[in-house]
Amino acid sequence: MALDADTISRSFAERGLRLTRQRRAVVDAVAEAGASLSALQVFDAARERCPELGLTTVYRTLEVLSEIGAVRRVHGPDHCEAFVPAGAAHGHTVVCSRCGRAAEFTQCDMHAVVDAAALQTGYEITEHFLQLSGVCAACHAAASGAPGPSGEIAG
Amino acid sequence: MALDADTISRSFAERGLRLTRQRRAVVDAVAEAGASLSALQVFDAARERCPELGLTTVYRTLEVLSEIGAVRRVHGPDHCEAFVPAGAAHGHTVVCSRCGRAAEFTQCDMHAVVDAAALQTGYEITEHFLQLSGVCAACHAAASGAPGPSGEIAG
DNA sequence: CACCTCTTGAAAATGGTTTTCAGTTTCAAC
DNA sequence: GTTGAAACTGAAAACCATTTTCAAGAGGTG
Repeated sequence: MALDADTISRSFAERGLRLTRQRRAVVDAVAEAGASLSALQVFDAARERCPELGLTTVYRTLEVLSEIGAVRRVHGPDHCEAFVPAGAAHGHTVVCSRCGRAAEFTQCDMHAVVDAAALQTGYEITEHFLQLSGVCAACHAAASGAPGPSGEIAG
Repeated sequence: MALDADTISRSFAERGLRLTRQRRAVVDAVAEAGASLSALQVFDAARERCPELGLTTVYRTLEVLSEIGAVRRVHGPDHCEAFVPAGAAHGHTVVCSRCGRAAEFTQCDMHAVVDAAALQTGYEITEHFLQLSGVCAACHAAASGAPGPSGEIAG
């Protein structure tokens, strides 16, 4: 589900929803940011396009966008609930720990890992939630040689 | 980091902290539950051992336990912030979607996945956060044939 | 125009988490 | 056993992101 106006508009219409100016501002803000944004950050960004926008609407719109798969909620060990634009129907998100920019990663072959987990724990694995973080190419280039982010390979 | 009294006691001492009756109640509650518990559930369980325990202390203790790696925070696409006992230094958690019981899964070989992600996105992957959920053996046996949980393979 | 539904933002409510604070416990030094 | 410093405590208040409520507004359709 891409974040272009046509696709979104159609998805909204299918649900009997309108793509209003306010909602459009939210969609555009998320799409343009690329990075993961908290609801409040979305609010700020969207307000530049639509100053009279209310926070309530942001939450409501993000909820809808999340349902139709246009944005994805991301979590990490420390923080919760940020939003990123979602490109593919199934995929995971890699968030840059420096700039927050998110990339999609669709070649997700977790079978080996899931199988190993099932074998070791005896659970029937039905869901996996994978969240990667790292340093994007731009930040890597900009800061090559500089001390890295706080993170290390966890797991 | 296991949740036995000795290990915990030592870890606390290293930080100039005492393993008080209240903290002990929290540790025991988490250890005995096995399942993932919210802060409030920990509070309830720990209160059975130490009725005068306050919620404040639960939060403070969980924070410390999390820092020393004795408990792990678990998240999922929908819910946030539950706690499970952490067994191995590095590992992931599989949470049963029926009973909430958590199992540790230490054979985590994410290299293939991480490499693929790095290749596709251009990011240098430094952290991964993997959360599995499924149905534990006991629930599977108890409910075999019954309709499954809401989840499907996500991703 | 009239109607009906979707939409909106402000304000209030909610609810989990954190902070504050004053009193208590612990422990080492004396 | 006294003393003093530091850790610890729970209750209450503060916090703050999110959700709900509500009355008003906008947009199509007949």
